[in-house]
Amino acid sequence: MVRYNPKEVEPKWRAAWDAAGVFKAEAGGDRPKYYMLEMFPYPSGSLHVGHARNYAMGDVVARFKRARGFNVLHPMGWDAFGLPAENAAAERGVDPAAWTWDNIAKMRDELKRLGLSLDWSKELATCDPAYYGRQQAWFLKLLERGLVYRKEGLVNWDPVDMTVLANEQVIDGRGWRSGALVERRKLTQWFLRITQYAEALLDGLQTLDRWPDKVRLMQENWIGKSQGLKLTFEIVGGEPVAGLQVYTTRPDTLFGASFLAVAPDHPLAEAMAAADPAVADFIAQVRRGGTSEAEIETAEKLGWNTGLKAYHPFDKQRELPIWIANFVLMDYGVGAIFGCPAHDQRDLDFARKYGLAVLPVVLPPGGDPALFHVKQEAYVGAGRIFNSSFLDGLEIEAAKSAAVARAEAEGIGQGATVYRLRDWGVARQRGWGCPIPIIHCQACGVTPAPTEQLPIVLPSGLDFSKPGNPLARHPTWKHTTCPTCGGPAERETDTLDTFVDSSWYFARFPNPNSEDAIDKAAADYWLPVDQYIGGVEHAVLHLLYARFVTRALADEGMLSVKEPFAGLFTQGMVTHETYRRASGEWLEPGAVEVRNDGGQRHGVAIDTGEPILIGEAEKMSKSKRNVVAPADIADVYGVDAARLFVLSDSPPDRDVQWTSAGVEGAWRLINRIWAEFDEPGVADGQQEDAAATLALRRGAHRAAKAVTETIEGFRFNSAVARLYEFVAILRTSRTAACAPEARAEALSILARLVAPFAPHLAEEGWRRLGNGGMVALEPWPTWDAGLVEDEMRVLPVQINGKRRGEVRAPAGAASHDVEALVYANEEIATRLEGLTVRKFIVVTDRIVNVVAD
RNA sequence: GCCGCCGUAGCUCAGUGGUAGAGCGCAUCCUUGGUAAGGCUGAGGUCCGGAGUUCAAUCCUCCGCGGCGGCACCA
Repeated sequence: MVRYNPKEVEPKWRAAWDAAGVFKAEAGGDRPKYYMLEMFPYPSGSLHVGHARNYAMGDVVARFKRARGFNVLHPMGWDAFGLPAENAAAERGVDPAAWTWDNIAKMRDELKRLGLSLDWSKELATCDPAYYGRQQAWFLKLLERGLVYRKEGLVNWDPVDMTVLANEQVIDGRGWRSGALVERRKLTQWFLRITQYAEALLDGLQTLDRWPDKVRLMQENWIGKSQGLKLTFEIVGGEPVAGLQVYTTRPDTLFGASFLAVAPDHPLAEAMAAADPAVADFIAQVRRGGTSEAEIETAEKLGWNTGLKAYHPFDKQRELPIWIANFVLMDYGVGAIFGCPAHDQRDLDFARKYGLAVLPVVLPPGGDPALFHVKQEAYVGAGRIFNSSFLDGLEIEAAKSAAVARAEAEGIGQGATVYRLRDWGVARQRGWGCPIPIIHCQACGVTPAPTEQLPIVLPSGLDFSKPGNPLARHPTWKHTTCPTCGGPAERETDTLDTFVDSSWYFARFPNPNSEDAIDKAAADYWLPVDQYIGGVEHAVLHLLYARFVTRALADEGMLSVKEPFAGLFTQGMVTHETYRRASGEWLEPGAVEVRNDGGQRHGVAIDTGEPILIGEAEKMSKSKRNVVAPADIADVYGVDAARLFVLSDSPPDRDVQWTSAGVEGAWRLINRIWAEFDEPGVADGQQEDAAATLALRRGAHRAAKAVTETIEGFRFNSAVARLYEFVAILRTSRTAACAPEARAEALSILARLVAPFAPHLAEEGWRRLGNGGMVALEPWPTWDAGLVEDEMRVLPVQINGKRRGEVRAPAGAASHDVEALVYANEEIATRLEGLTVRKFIVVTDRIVNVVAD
């Protein structure tokens, strides 16, 4: 008996894989390609078991596919720009580049320790000028094509940090870092014209049949396509403009209109504000309103009656007042609406507040036109149009078409498709990001940086100690000459959103050293990514941006695929209990001893012995100190145990709760597996037992089939459960007199089935069995269908739906044969005495039900 | 408010239109030369509640209850 010692075994095999270059990917050859990718990490400097779970899943698939004969690309890189480095710089005065590269080195070591089958020769980091310089190159190409533009828009501005914040960085109306009240400020910003691809991105979802429905649905909702009518209302008196255009998805309710409303930042509102301080005050008041979701939700409807009126387009006798309203959004549709209070809740709330008319025009089925009134709830259901001139009597859909057709015929409007999706604001006032390759010249204006100047590299020695953009206040960096006129000019000091960095890295991986941003030949071979794995938190932003950039680059001729990720899997989080002292101080798991007294768990602080409150399992976070690092586990049990556990306890798309007991369970499994490899012998001096041999072979072949199918179905937890069963069978077989060949065959299958999950253990076991080479290079086991299927079946027998016994029947036995067996069964026959059999149901190979009374 | 997911043993969670499961925990016993342990055996369930479909429902359908997540004034 040799004890399994992961501390020696694991490093040894990692070195062996490395030396043999087992995981190095080369484009080409006869094997089909398989591109396995996990979302690359931010190099925070420390790996936690959540990372380990993500990468372990990808590694199972990568190793499995390799064994199944695929040419596998499985690369790793670093999403290395972003705020944490700036925070470190601000707090500790370190250089963000040095800090980041140092973290990368640490995390690379930790990742390598997980025994992942990665091709490290493909490594890249987004903060490397070799990477972001190429990003600048394609950014300029998109600029030429009109996909990049500048526009003035309202943004979330943090007055303390002096930067633009993304919506998700605004919490309860305050900057997430500074805590300052966020202002809505007008700024000129860089945008990527993702809306040009709205339809393509929506259509493309149809082709992504290996994506979770949930993610496709979220993207569909995010793109938010709607069909409607853009319609121009003629303004009474023709001042200050002749007409006002609105957008509606309910042209059928036009005759129910009782007012028009424009957004506070609509040009009409702004024009009036310029002329009237009271209007300006109103707009300022509305803008001050909070930006948090809760505030928006509860915000009261506010309006300003401009005094202007417009003619109803289909009834010139009617004049509708024009309001400025806080609930109308400038960046959706055309920033102006008509209000139909009877059939829209927002319009109704507004109308009730300001005493505007409520005119019902949709009659619910069975409703009486004379009696139907709308009170506090708008009617948005189906029905027939009434009170509506030429639309009367039509169903809603027919009325929409009729109204659009009439508006088009009269030349006052046209059918329109509108998307909720907004263009992507990509400029950030940050110093640790990809510089936007633009030069501002007093004389020539906004000029692209010449390609030969790329990469435009970040300077060293930036000052992060003060809020605001360190690039903008760097003494020399921004000063340059205009490429057009040669005069003095300034570089753009905004940097790109880090989502830009991560929107094309998968296309760079096939050849990360290419002179071009993308090595077309290599990308054409490897793309699309066959299986992408990452957190569901990226369901919309990252995945939508990546899809957009892929299409934009494809239209540029740089790529051939339209969709970057053919298969997507979103994995759940790893959670952990939280521990805190009575004082409220959080404690890390290592500082607490959890005791178990008669099933009652309670925690004790190791340092003081005081009782500790055990809290619910939550997402691992630094603030609650419930983070577990794979390194801690590796020191005690080895990384294979950690890998097995994070894969075993819960389906991959669900959260898994990390517990020390669970890891110990995985560690025991490892030892049980090792015990099988270590004692392959058969009980001596016994006669070979044919039945036991068959049972062992069946178990092995069934395990091979089941593990294969569960990996393919992304049910890694079930796959591990099948390994548990298989090991139990092997254990039984040790004391039975199985044929030595059967035992050897079973152990060979075991090593190969274990390899994707616990690769180090599998290699050591493979060697212990007397094999040469590496299990990482072995083909996946196959199985004999004849051994997987049992020729005899146990059929439960029910009487009136309750299980009353069972019979053994040959597989596929016919109904009448089974019936005979059932009546021949003494126990069942007794129960049927005195009953009249009404029905006899046989489900072949599954069950029998006798209906009797 | 809209959309989605979840509810099964003490805990964490699998699973299936047809015999209710695993790990951990708990109990009993064995081993003490696999010992920073190992093994045998066992107890433990209203499969959230109600109705429906079915020969048969934990599973399918509908209505509730509870928890979680996403979106949210998108005209």
